[in-house]
Amino acid sequence: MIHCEKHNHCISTAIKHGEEICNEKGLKFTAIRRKVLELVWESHKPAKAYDILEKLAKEDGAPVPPTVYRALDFLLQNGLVHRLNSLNAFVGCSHPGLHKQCYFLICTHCEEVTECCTNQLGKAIGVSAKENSFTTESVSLEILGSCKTCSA
Amino acid sequence: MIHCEKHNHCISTAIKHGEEICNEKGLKFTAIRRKVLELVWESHKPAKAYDILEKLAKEDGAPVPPTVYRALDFLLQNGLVHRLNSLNAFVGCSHPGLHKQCYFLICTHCEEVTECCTNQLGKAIGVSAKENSFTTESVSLEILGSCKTCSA
DNA sequence: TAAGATATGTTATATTATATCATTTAAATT
DNA sequence: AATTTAAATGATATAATATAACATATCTTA
Ligand SMILES: [Zn+2]
Ligand SMILES: [Zn+2]
Ligand SMILES: [Zn+2]
Ligand SMILES: [Zn+2]
Repeated sequence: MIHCEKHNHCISTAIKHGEEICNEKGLKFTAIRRKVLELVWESHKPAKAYDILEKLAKEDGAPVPPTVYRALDFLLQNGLVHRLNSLNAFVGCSHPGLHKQCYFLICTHCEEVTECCTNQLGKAIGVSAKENSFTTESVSLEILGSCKTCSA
Repeated sequence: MIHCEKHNHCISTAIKHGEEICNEKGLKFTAIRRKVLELVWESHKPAKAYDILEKLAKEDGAPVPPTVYRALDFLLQNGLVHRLNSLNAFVGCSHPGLHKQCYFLICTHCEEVTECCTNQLGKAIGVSAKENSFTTESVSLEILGSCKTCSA
């Protein structure tokens, strides 16, 4: 379990990052994009696209899948959220712009996701790629298991 | 590009592994399971469930999705194939039974997949998990990029 | 204002995967 | 061998995830 005494703070920080990054890059942090980012950040658990869609529906008329997927793509593209391939789900990036390669500890009990970026691991991956004369473009590393709270 | 001079040999070895593993465990290497394993091994590229389904259809009447997914689940369960989460696809395991943790180099150009299992990387993951008091159950590591042939 | 680019709306459909229940086949038990 | 049980497969339906394609609106900037 992630200890965030004030999760509202997690959310507002994430939104601020969104604004900053869009400003820097001259992109538009539109209402939909903002709202989807908020919904992804509703918790530290993975958010499913169609769950986001439902929540969006409660506020904004009748959104459709492309609306959500477009927003998610935008957020992914700009490093504001990550996609968890093993779950077909999304989590907010905990430190947008500050890392190149990160990975995820996903608790299969409480479902919470911790984003990590040890340099060590990145280095090990680099070495391994080199050994295979492989040029790395992107890395997807997801570790499933029990978090501290849940395995205690 | 993977150099397998005789890919038939890859296939027959994979099938032999299937037979052996099922014998050892007292499981049935049924006709469907064998056929799906062969189809997964048709190349070193990721195989999609519905492509396998189509190929199966050309030989065996009118199979339906559950048929393929059941066979794939069985093969996954018994370490004969791996699922590539980032591609929703499957590859044959290149050394069934001989490793615990492996990862994949996936060439985005020729699509070929190389299965690796450096101990070093496994160790690095272990260290990182420990630092987070995380108990690892399974790891999904997929590296996208260019293979030797394709980046040359 | 007009032209171009970006974002969103809208409809339809593609792709991936599972639930459920019936039937068959194989194995174990009597 | 017949009976019971378990495992595998058949069959139908549907769930869950994601994208294509084209129309419209909004925002830029020339
Ligand atoms: Zn929080
Ligand atoms: Zn947990
Ligand atoms: Zn081969
Ligand atoms: Zn290649």
